[in-house]
Amino acid sequence: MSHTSGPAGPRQAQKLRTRQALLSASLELLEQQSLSGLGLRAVTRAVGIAPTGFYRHFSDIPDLGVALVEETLDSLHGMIAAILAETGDSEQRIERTVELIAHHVAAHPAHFRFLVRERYGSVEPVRKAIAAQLELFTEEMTRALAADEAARDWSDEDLRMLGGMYVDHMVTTAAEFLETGSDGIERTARTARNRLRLVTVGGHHWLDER
Amino acid sequence: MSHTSGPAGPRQAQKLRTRQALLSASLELLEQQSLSGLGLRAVTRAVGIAPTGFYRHFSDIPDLGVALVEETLDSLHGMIAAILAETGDSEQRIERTVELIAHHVAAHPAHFRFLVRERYGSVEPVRKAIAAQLELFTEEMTRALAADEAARDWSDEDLRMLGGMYVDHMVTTAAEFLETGSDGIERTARTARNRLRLVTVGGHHWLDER
DNA sequence: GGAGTCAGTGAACAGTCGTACGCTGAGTTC
DNA sequence: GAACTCAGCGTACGACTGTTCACTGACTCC
Repeated sequence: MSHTSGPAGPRQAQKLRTRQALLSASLELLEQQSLSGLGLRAVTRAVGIAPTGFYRHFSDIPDLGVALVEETLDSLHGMIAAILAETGDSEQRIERTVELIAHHVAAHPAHFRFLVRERYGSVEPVRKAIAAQLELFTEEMTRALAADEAARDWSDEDLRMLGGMYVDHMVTTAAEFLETGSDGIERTARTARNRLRLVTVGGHHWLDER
Repeated sequence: MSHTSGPAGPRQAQKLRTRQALLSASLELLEQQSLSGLGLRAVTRAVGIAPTGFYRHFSDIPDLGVALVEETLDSLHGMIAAILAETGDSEQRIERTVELIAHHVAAHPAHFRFLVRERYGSVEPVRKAIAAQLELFTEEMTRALAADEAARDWSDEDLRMLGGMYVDHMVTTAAEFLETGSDGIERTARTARNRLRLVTVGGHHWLDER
């Protein structure tokens, strides 16, 4: 008994394989250009099908872009879950968080490059899709914060602000890992940890100075 | 006695005017697309000169992009200077800072859109130019912090980290102002102020928890 | 005032692009 | 096993791209 899928004969299987090939070829091409500059022909050429075959899977390049967002943020979601699952004092969690970001970025550089580049890119549907997904992450992060320790007396708005800062920081740090070559990773990581520490310290004394 | 300029007859004047027209027409076009998708022909068409005339001013679209960065970050530099010139307690400065950002973004939306979009865009020379300019701002900000009040015992590295956070926060806030319609401005501003407050509070207790 | 400079012109080039259309042939359904 | 579906193909089209080249004519310099 399959889950959401219907018939799924070899027919559908082959179609899905081609679709996946289109997505990953696009992702590869997007390491060197932005979505708005990506041509439908370039994608099909990379996969080895005729240009018109593209339309069997997507109506548009923006449409493919939105599909890429979903794929990409699946992997990001895994990262968030891993980070939230961390335990220990805040110093340990900060250390592990930055490690996890570095690891995920190194494992899926194309995903993160795409995310960072298109977050403020010129393709509206993709921007919207990314914003929506990051919004979900912020909520998830915020819920985790609310359940946590010392944040009992925080207002909902302040909690959300803090959650947003963590998510933003994550994306920023990912972008920095992408831009620094293999040397400088440690410097970038140290800065990222310090930023997290600063925010954490600020959080500890947030209610003192209200 | 003119400053850096040489002859500057009506000849040069007209050339400069055309160059300026190319830059501002590009900036306008770039509100709806990214630099990598901007065509040389589209730019010249918008200005009303022949496509080939473009080469009298720039060798490339990336080349024009770098020129745009300089123009754009001149205006940003004005904003930074205004922010650093603010006096008063930290709460007043936070309020004024966010006001200044909102005001500058509203006054030069195309400049900021370009900056935010191309910061992680696909045109390398432009990315590099933006990174270099933001680096300068970080240094400026860091120097101002070092001269200030309670940061006597901070290490250089920590000061730089803090300066970087302020610059990053500025860019992020600008991006958010750009994306929220005219309603929601106040909500965005409030969040931006709270983030600044959190960082400030963190800074106040930074040395306590070392 | 004559020689030289050079911002902008206009036609032509080889490519690339997205998309419309009809087709094929393997997989599906009864 | 006959009727049907549909992923992928091939051709063709018009529109648009960046860049070349020789050109003009107003300005600059001596």
